[in-house]
Amino acid sequence: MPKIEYKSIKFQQKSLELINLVNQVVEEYQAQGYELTLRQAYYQLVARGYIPNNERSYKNIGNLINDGRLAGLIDWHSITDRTRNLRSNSHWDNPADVIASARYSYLLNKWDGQPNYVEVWVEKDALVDIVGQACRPLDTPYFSCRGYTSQSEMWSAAQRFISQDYRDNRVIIHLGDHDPSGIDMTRDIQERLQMFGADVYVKRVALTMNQIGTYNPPPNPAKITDSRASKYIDEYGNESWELDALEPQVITDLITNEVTALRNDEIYRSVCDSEERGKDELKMIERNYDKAVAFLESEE
DNA sequence: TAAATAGTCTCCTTGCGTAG
DNA sequence: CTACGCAAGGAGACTATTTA
Repeated sequence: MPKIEYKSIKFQQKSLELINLVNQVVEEYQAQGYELTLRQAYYQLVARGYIPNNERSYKNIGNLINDGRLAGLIDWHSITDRTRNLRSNSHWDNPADVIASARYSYLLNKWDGQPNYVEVWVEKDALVDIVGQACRPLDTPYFSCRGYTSQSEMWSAAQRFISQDYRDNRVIIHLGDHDPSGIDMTRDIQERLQMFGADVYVKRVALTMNQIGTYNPPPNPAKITDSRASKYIDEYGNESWELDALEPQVITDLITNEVTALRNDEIYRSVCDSEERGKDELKMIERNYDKAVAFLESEE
């Protein structure tokens, strides 16, 4: 885990304390197998009440984390930039290797034959890793909206749901902040999908007033400059809450419960069984690759 | 004078209010 | 009626100015 000093920086006590808090959050999340983004680290500090929730505060913590890394106080692996990535081709050492990775990625669609089709959508990309770790074992597609979903993705999603029309129900499990815009996004998703002709039920499972009552996350003042604020305040009062304040395990359990409730377990298990058989066959080829090639050569 | 903070840039959106 | 500015939501990096 590299902490490398490229620059000597004499931080003030207050900044050192903040850096320690960042490292603390990073360690907690790494222990659970999650990678943090800058945005997520920021929201954790907000959710724990250490820093205010505004744009200036976010930028300040970004600068501090940057300096902290350059000064060798924060691990370079601890925070990832998910928006900028190198693209390249995949490579293998030999043909047997590609069969090994084929076996690994060989998955049957666990929603084949199911009465329902389900996707999980989350408002902020910062939480997509947590949502992903919940969704992958359930073989359930997941999507991060990044605020209001783009028109192009909304249209694509509508086409996807329309292609699932033969099923009984199509459902989006939606998770977002409890603030004027966050609440409005659930409505927006439902309305635009409807406009594009998709028959989908958008179920907002977080953050709800119920969960706020149960887990008691720290409140933020609702932004009154938000054009949706007055409607929100009429309904919920002048406080808002970040989805990030929920523990990853709480989010994971929530998603797991919501998705499995929409799944027929008998059908699910039978698909899992045939997947296992397929993997066994690939394993056989992988282990006896040379023999298989020799055999096929002798057949020619 | 170095650290902290302010401000600007890239890029995708919705929605409200006002100007034309 | 449409166009536009600016408020909000999302993820980042970079430079300039102020402050201790």
